[in-house]
Amino acid sequence: MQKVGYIIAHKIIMEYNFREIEQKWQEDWKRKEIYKVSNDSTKPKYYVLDMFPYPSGAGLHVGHPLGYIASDIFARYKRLKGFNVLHPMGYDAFGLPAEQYAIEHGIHPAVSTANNIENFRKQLDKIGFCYDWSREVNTSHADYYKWTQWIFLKLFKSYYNRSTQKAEIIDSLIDIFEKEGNINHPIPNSQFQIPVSTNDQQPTTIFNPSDWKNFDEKTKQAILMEYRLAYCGYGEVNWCEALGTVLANDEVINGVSERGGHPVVKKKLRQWYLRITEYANRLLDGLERIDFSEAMKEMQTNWIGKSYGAEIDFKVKSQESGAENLKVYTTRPDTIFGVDFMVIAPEHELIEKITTAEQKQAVGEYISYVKSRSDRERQAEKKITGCFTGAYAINPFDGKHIPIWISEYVLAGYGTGAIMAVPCGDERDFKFAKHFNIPITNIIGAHYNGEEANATKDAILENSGFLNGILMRDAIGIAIAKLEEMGIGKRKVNYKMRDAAFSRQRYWGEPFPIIWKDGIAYPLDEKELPLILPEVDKYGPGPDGEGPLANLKDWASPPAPLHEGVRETNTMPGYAGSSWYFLRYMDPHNDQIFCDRKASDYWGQVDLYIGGTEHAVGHLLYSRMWTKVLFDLGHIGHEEPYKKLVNQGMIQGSSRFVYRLNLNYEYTSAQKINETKSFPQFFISKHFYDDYFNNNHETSKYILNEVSKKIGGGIGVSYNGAPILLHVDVNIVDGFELNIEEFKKWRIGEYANAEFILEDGKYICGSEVEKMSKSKFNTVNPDDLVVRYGADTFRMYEMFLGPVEQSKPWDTKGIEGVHRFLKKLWRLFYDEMKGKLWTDEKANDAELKVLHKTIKKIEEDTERFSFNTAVSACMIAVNELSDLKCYKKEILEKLLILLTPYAPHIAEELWHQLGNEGSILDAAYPISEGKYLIESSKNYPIALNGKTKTELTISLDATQQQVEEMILANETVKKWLEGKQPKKIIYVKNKMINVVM
RNA sequence: GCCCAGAUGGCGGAAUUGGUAGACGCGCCAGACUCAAAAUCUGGUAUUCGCAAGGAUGUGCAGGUUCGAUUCCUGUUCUGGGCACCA
Repeated sequence: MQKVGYIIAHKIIMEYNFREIEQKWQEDWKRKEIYKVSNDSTKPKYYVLDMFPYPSGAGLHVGHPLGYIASDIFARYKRLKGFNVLHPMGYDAFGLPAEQYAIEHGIHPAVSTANNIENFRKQLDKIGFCYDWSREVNTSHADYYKWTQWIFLKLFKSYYNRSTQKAEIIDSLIDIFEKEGNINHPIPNSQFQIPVSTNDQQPTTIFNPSDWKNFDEKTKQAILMEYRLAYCGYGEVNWCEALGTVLANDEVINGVSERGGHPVVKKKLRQWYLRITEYANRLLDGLERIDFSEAMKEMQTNWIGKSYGAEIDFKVKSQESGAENLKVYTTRPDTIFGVDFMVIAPEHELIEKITTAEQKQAVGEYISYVKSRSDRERQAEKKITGCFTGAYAINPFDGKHIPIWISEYVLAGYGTGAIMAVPCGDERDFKFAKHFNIPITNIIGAHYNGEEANATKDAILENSGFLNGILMRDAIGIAIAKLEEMGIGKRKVNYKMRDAAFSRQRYWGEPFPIIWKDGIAYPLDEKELPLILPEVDKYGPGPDGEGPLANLKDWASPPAPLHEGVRETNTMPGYAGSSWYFLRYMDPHNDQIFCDRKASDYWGQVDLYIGGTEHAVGHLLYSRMWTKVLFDLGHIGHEEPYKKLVNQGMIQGSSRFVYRLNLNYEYTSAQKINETKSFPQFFISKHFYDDYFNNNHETSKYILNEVSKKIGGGIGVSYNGAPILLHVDVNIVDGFELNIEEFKKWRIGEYANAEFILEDGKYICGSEVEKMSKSKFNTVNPDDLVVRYGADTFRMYEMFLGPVEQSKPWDTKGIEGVHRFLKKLWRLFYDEMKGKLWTDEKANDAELKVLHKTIKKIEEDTERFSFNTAVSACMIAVNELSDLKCYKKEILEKLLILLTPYAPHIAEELWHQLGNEGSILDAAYPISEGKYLIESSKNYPIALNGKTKTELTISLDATQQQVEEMILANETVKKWLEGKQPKKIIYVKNKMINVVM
């Protein structure tokens, strides 16, 4: 300290003063608008995108910036490589938490969201990101959601033309209906039947041009609704009667509401949907042309869940009803002779019709049980539940009577909501049959052992009528052909994916630009957009499960001259705004169109998209769909939004615990009992806690003894129960050692009088890796770290933690190492005492080798997103140059450019110290020259039977024979051979040598 | 339950295509500088046997393929993410 005290003016140069440096350059870059990017450039373009955040009230913790830092590094790297880089940021600002906050505190979500955003922005700025903030988007701003609504109208006014395999405007479908009816364009939902006006008409799904002309407007609109890409239908929601509102899945825990613990049941409500199922095939095909991880593609593929099979109609025989059909979907029509029972979803409409009188009560009870259960629970439960309807289906081939059961494991939304159960070939069916004592038919002979089902396709069928003796694989096609011939079944491709629910009974989202009149949905004129989200007095639910907007009578039913009818009072879900935001960044201020075609043609696809896997099947599928629709309708020129996706891992928290004693006090003298309140809380160090649980009696006694000593005599102390484990703020724990002074101040002095029983004079905390969250006191705020170590250190440390795609626990301890590295780098330029070190001397071969090796390594690592190893390569380079005492500008200057994407501030500062004009952000990336890296020999590992025993330096151009001679002459090898001849000698050039004995 | 991923020293991790397991950093130990501390620097540090030379073991667990496996295959355990209204 004293040393630099005298030369305070030189301080900034003499030592690494990251605070001044970072502030200086952040201001300079801001003043020069250095991150502003133009849509007009001769350079090649590169688009780097982060998944934009939901601005939560909790602010950023160290987990959030991980992906942002990675993308920032890559954006800066591409800039150095000569690209025009688009790297924007914004906010996904609609969402449930802000609304919940409004309900609880009466603060408008726009206000709390704006506050949160301001806080986020401050935090982000400190880390030194190169975002072009002039392109910021906010999904809750009217100038943004105007276009979300506009795209919604495009979806509403379009249908998917299956013959051209693309979205087209619905007017063209009306033309088709007028010319040829819907014979070539069947209604996507095969369950839908056209409503008929008179009783003598049979419900139908096909109509001709004259039918179409004769339909009334309501029928026409109902039919068109069945084709629209955004359509209205009915769907089940989590309904909580006590709260009078619909709950999100994560607000429901074990069938009751998270807040208040009220019962939650399924209820059908009118909902908007996106017909994403029409895009299932293209979403699947598109995966082959984009650079996502195999795991991500697999997840999306499984989610889409394309399967090939058949729909089969079974006649139902029951006492109560006449001829009913049970339509099942199966991927294994070859097993039709092995069907021992049917299972239909508890929501299935046939239940009412086919349930026999004696089963009515049981079925009713079962259905009400299922209503209280979520889809997740229904599939996750290991317990087998079900109920017999009393009805039987008839096997069309052998007339066998098949009992029809109801069970929660069959979901109404998938296939036809009914399955044919083949217990010898399906594990779940097998368990169900065993549980309910349903006899099992074996159709696969020895392949079925009676102990478990066998889902093979390689068995020869037995007990299978006309399919006997046929390989199952081949029987699938034969069975379908037969079903089609008999007119009781057809080949069918099915998708597990369902249409996406697109409405919420909530306030804080985009209003739908829809007016309802006489049960028909009319779109607002595009000129009327944006439809502004109105102010409300209270944020609670509207009547009948509607959203808060339904409470606004004036808004919901605008006066007649303006509109007849009532507004849609649902709002759009969180993913509406995020489904197209990557396009808005390209042209963020355009008030004529969502994004000018010139801008989207210039920027095209996002070249690199970084975000978490938690969005694997939600956002990433929806935004792919929206992009395809916009492409089909000619609004943009590409149909996949993201060329490459990198998934960042989660940073977990490392929680710390303290152990509070749970004690009883007994008074040996006549003291008043209420004095107990004045006893301090006692905390025992981890060692004692572990001992307590290992029933170490001496420790237990020791603890009580220590407590007695501290509270004085006259009071007996005993255990009231086991010590209690409490989360403690990780920020007041150094490694595992609790900072006792800080702890006493923590939580407004709640533990000010705490007493501690220490081990070796320290209080050691327990620990566990958990999700990072405020309630666990394990969040670490990036701001604190930036203040202590600087943004450059923080950025590099986040990367140094491990591969960006991997989840890992946060540990602040290691940040010192990265900080030391930057200080060591600084000392290649300046010495505290001697001042300037760098020179213009010519570099020697050893120094050039270090440089060019490092260029190669960092470039390769950055290209493959291996940022952790790139940081370590920087460290190695600085270590080696320090060892070489290399202070040469020629070397250091290039090293700074390599470092720029990772630690831009220090790089810029030293770049200018070296006398460079202009910003290092636009320097030319150095090129690694192979001539400095050429080696003539290698130190080979010599293994015997694969186990390395020694090393030997051999020329790189040595032949097999030369190597063998050298090996056999080697003392170590001779010793291990014990005079015997080796079986062979494996020599892999530039790798290793293995002697096989 | 279903789908996906992961598991390597005391800790985070490295080993890019099957070829020297543990780079780099933290922590720890020892030493230098210092009245002392911090900072900085130097050396050591997977486990185990051995004074040493040297040997054995070792990448969640159990097998397999291979001259050779952290890497490929089969099974299994545990942890994390997702499962359609959190974003």
